[in-house]
Amino acid sequence: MSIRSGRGGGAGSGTAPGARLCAATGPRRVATGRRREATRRRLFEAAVSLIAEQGFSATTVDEIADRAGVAKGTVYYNFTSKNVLYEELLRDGIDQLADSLRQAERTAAARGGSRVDALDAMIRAGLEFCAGSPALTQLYAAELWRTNRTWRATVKSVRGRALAVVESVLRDAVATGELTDELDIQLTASALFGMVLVAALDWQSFQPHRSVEDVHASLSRLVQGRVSGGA
Amino acid sequence: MSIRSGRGGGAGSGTAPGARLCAATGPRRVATGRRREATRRRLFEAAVSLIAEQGFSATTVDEIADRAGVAKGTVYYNFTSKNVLYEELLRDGIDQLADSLRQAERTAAARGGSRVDALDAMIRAGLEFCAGSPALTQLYAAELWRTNRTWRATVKSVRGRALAVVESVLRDAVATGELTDELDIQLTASALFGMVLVAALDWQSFQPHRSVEDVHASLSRLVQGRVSGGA
DNA sequence: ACTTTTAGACTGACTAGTCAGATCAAAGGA
DNA sequence: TCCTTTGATCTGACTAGTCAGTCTAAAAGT
Repeated sequence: MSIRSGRGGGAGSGTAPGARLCAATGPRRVATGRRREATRRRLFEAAVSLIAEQGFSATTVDEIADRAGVAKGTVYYNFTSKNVLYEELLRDGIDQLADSLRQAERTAAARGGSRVDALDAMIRAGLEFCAGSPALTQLYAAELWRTNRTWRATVKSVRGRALAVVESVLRDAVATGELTDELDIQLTASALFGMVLVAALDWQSFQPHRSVEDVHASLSRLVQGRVSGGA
Repeated sequence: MSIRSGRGGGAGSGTAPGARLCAATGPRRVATGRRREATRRRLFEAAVSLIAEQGFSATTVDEIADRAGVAKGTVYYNFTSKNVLYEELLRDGIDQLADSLRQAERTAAARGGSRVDALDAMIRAGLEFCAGSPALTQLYAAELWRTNRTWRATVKSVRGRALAVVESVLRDAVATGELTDELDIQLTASALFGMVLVAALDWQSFQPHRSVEDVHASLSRLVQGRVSGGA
């Protein structure tokens, strides 16, 4: 009965545990968060898979906690809210993608290939990323163009980070004359991005028996004009 | 999680008027629903825009009724449940798209163009459709690859209907030798579909100042190998 | 006469977020 | 080696609120 009245007392010092997060990630206590880091990662994984399946609103915090094997309170200890958990998850995921795109580009460049080769390598890397993190991929497709959502800003910046990598390669290719300068960089980058995204999702969802090579070859053909290049 | 137990109880007999819907669309009473048809359309429109903005679960039936300018009871008089409303809405939308793709194909054929021209016309039609029904487009992107959802079957059949149109043109083009027979029809169709879908969404969301021609030209270039065809 | 819509009160189930207290792991002390 | 302490981390019952779907009697519409 009187339970809730308590408040002020114990709290005194460390009111909201979640708030302490900032301090914890700050200068003090760097080594401490080992256990915590593992918990956060488990929560990310659980949330990504559930949200990809059901959507954000349809996924309850209880379900996330359940799948991650922690108590509900732990979710709120590690993230200030369901929304924040989701935002951090989006950022985390796109960073991984951007990294693997950049790496593909660097590898291709190191092998002395053309920019178009680099582009092709990035398509491959994109496909592999989607195959490796199908839930995350679904989630992007579902959220990337939604209007009005709270985290629209997050999504926009996140999109920008991935597209920037593609755009820079396209720009180089145009500069060196490998690609026509009629090319609209932004539009082409997003079309390529979309092509890979959707091809990967369709591959996973509706034709999972195919190999990456298979899918990659089809997309390569499309991009390199060997479909109707003669026209 | 999925369907609310529903607890058949209360309903007892065939109380739910919405259930009569089936009869209405059946053989009997075809002319009757003029007024009703208008109400249903308004509900579709309201629901599509809200769901595109917020997602299905985050959208309440009260909001839908509000935006459509009808009473909540009317929603349940016309549709048995929120889920059913959504399913019918998906079907209705994709039918419109498939129609406009078929029409583009027919028009191109009538003008005596090649199959590749027909493909190009379909890309244009796809873009225009997306531009004309942005909410519906967003909604497809969000739902098309979601796993585990109740209406997965609906989505799958809906996707098939749109892709079939593209695939048939590709098949013809291969048969007549216009396109190489190395082409993987299914994969290419879905990649094209995705390319258009995503390009359209990106166009609307992030670069709305561009014209259809602009976007169409970029996609055409990509497909017809004028980007890196020389390689 | 018959169908369709209205308005909104109501219920029963479900959910985001909170908080006082339990548990853990690492460090020191004996 | 075996306590004891300390602060970070985790727990789960609980609060306050939301929402799908039902129900009513009466008013339009055709």
